[in-house]
Amino acid sequence: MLKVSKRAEYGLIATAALAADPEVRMSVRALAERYTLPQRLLAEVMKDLQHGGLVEGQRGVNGGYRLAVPAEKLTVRRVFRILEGPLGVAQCSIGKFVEASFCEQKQTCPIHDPINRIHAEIDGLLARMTVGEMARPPLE
Amino acid sequence: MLKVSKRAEYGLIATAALAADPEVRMSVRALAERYTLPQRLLAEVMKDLQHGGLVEGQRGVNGGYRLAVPAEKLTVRRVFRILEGPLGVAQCSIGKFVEASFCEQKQTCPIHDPINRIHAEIDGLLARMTVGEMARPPLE
DNA sequence: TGAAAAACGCACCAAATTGGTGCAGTATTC
DNA sequence: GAATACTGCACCAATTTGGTGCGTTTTTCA
Repeated sequence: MLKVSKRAEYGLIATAALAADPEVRMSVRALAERYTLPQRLLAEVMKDLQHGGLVEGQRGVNGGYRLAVPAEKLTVRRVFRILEGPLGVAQCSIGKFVEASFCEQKQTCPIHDPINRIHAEIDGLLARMTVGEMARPPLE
Repeated sequence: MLKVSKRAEYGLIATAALAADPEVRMSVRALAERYTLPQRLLAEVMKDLQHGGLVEGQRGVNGGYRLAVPAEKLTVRRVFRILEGPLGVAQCSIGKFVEASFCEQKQTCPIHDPINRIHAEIDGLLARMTVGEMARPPLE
């Protein structure tokens, strides 16, 4: 229920790891080994994050990735948006995520607005969470 | 991203419709026609909701379903829990939804707690929304 | 200068999930 | 007893998803 894809999960893990030290680059191999993630898939994820401008990669020996934006300003929402399709909570709420809403049943659909509310709330929640916070162990 | 299944969506539509008048029973056929939903699938959904104790069905001519609980006390979360599998936001956060958490990487997983936080927040959000509110047009 | 390390690109597959049906049975009303 | 409507369960086809194959390019270092 309301599950997040592996891609997004791996993306969070990787960015959170990179957030620990913004200077040092980490290779996909190192990340995959450390957290026992499938290396090739993680590579795909990092590539996507690079395209999205969240990380920058350097090739060659001693290459790897590091964050391209400050961890405190990198929201979970941004990571998710890059790594998952533009899928909404329900058909009639896609408008909140892509440009145009195209629910064909605005007249009759009794949950058009409420589901948008749910969606907006979740969206806002993710927009408030940053990778920076996630990297830090929770204060107890 | 974070999408809800059709089953859950249909379940929300149906319960919201039933919430309009708790006395009157509505047949699956009537509901499906009114909102142009696939009748057989909606029937499956209603059956599940019945098993979950959210609605009560009556067979025969003039039969149909009505809410078994007050709409104001029926949370969106309950509907979702019945109509979707026990899937968590990520593997390591399933514990928030089912009985036991079984993330195998508690030591190394850098997002164990944060993703649980996300999950808990979404969970709380859904637990605060009731079908009763959803049935009412939003006050503007 | 060349071997190794690492990021890139893109197509592809197999398994799981999901939306949706088929078909039969039972209860209720008129 | 015919029509209506819920109930039960298996099943299918299409999509999505997690994951690979295979090769190219870039950079470092010995």
